[in-house]
Amino acid sequence: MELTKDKSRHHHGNLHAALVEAGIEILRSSGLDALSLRKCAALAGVSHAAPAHHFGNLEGLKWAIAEEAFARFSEFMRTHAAASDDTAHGRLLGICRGYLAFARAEPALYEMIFCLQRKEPESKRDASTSYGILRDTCAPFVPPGTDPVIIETQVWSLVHGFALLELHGRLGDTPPPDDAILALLRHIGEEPA
Amino acid sequence: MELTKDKSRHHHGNLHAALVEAGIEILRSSGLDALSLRKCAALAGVSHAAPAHHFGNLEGLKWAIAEEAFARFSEFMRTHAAASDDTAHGRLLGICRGYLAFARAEPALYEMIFCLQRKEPESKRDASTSYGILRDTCAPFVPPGTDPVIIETQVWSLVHGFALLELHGRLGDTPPPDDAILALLRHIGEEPA
DNA sequence: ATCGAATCTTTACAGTGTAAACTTGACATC
DNA sequence: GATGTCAAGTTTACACTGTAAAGATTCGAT
Repeated sequence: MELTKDKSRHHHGNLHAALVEAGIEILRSSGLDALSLRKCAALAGVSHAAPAHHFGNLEGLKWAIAEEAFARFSEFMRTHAAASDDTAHGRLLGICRGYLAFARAEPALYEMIFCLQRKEPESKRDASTSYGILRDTCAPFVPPGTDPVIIETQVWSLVHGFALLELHGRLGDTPPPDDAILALLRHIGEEPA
Repeated sequence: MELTKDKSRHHHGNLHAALVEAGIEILRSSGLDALSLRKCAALAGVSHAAPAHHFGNLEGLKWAIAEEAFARFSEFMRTHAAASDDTAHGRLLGICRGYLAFARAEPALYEMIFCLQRKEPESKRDASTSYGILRDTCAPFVPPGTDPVIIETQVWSLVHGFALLELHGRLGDTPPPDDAILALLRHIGEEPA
């Protein structure tokens, strides 16, 4: 069950990565509530207080896991987008389907990265590459002279809300199909406010 | 700091309600992470194990709090809706604005009730009166012969996603104004799929 | 080779959920 | 009115959590 630790040596070598890996493993197998510093430490074969030296506290570890998860999320969304029509609308639907597919494939990871409360305003929206994908894909629909953030937030809100409602069991046993919901984006960007 | 307890008497009288009240108080003052069975018990002036007899476990207490919170939420949404134009579109915008206003006015309560994971399919969508408000308001936009749930889910997803993204600090310091996001609902229900 | 700093361990403590056994009090029944 | 029953709270106990502090180990530069 241990991940990468030579018990003989005092130093681990790459504990940071091992703990993040352990965290992802726990999220997958047991969900967000089961994630704890001590379990990650145990899974990495290290004492329970070791993570504090790398991440400070639990939230620090979560943000570290989120960084890795975001990378996988971006990749996931990009590959799913490639399977759609090569038009502006096709690409838009593509990343939305990818977004929803990731939320279903990795529910705990998804909840982790998007329900983590950002304390400092920090690296604002633009920082992450996943938001870059959203921005690029939305660009063709932004009416000239208007703030691109509006369109981007409309799209993000729709898929994010749908994903979470489904994840939290608020849509019953048979939620509407993705494309029925995404149909709301049909007229996106028309009639600038 | 105690809420309603006559220390002299062994029985409390209305502990169920007192604990729910205490929970709401804690949510407001200290947020969702601070909510615990023991703090609620202390605030209600009762031993730490007392809540278990009423709610079973922490999740049980949360659902009980959620029930009360849902009632306030429905009321909040209804009054805010009354301040809008008395047209189908006006009412739709009204409840959406009310939804968002509640999320900002009671962030911890909002997160509580909507991020609680439903285990049993239970009382499906229709149960809560808040969903009834949504359904009634969406009804005029449902194309004949199509499933009303689609329109309802589109609206709900959009406002829910927007509310949570803002709550979790994902939209930076200056999120777009509500109406800019809600503009996506302009063509709702047109061109049935 | 040695010193300092980074890394990890040990120890300790307060807070949490939860189960079990116990105590109190209300209430119906005789 | 005494009695038995049962719900409502209390006490005690335990495992698990985050986190702080201090000690041990190893790496790396000098």
